[in-house]
Amino acid sequence: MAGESIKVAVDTVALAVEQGALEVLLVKRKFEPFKSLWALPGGSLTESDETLDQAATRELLEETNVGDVYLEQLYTFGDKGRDPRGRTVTVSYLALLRQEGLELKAGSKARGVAWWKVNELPELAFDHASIISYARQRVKYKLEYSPAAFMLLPEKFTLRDLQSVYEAVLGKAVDNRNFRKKFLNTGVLQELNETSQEGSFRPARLYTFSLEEFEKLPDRPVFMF
Amino acid sequence: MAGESIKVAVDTVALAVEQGALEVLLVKRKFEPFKSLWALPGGSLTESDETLDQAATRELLEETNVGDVYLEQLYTFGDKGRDPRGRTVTVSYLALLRQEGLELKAGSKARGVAWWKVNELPELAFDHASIISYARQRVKYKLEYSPAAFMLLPEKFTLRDLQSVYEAVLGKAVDNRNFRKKFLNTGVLQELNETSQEGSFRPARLYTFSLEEFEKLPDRPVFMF
DNA sequence: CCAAAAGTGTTTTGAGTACACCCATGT
DNA sequence: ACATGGGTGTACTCAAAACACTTTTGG
Repeated sequence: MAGESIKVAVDTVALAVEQGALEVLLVKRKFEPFKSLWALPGGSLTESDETLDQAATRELLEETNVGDVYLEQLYTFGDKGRDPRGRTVTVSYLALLRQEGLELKAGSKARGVAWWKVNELPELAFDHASIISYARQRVKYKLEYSPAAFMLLPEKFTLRDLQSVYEAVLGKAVDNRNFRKKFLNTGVLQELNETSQEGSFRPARLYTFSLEEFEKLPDRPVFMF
Repeated sequence: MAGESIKVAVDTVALAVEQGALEVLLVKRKFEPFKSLWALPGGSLTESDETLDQAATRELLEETNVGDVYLEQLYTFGDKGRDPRGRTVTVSYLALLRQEGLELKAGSKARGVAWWKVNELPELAFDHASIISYARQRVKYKLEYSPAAFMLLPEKFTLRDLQSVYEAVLGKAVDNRNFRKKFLNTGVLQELNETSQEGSFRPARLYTFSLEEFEKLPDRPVFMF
């Protein structure tokens, strides 16, 4: 029954925090429509056996050379007119990752790949600006109700790094004493016997996130500030 | 690029509370596949100009004669194999409503429509059982963080009615003194000068939900019990 | 000894939780 | 008068929030 000419696509909003700012991974389009505008990495669902999640993972890898990331489905956008070529329903995904160690490489459909600060975005293709705002909203919730912040951090991090992630995503400063107290009390941070030397001042202790401790908690903590 | 034979559908999990139990609206399939099994109301996205939300609304009305409801998108399921006829991506929706005043009527694709208690479901078509569990999870969150409970209640309701909604959805009893205290303190309940006489015992005062008061609140209250 | 960021405690306030009896009504 | 659900108050505990100075390091 109908539906034969509706296309299904996936698009991923990949976020990372760099120098205290939240950034999103974009690709510059090589072809029409919206040629030369920046867009989210993504593409059509091929008719193979892959799941939607796998399609999103594959497209992200093909277009940006970024792999091995945490992905979760966000929302499905399907209004008529969002793609001038014809009706397209896109399933959007959220990826949280760290820029450290990535080698960005534009895929065949792109003229470039880059991280953009979410507060200084260029003009975007399709309705991708709305998809990004939706993703920002979702990350805020995730930070407050889940240990999502750790996906945005390297294995070892300082409490300041962690706090910076919260500040970048929530868009506001938080009290460092209360922040530390709350996080240390949850018991999900494992103190290491290492420090990070960043400059000519006191080195900061390094921590790791302990998933086991997190899962042992009787109630999920609320990391709200 | 590819995708021509992927179908897009919408399916709605319509929930209501009746006599202290959470119920879901199902239709009995008239045709293969899964003929004679119960399924969620829904169907293919036609290629008209309608949005996904409109398609979900339309399908719900066509198949069950239920209209004018609160709908929100839930999740998109697209694994291969979920529909034996071929690759189908379904965008699922959540509807919250009251059974009061509805006239269920099966559409042309259905052999029947009925409310089923979510704890006593029959065998379901497709992956609809998973979609319903996903919806139940979402309603729990919504009840705790939004005034969703009022969508499941009539205009005027008693505090007991409200508490029953919470108990049905959360699946556990809550202390009535604390429940009342917390809700009355939020200020979102407007006391009416009417009571509801239910039997040979003290009548209960009726209340309405005040959206204006809710929106005036500086912080969203958390209705967690 | 200076600059820079790391690290640390106490007090106050408000909300969550536990808990048991009296009230109003119809029969 | 009784059966039935409606309606109420207090005390305790704990977490959130406000708030400013000392410590460690390299230069």
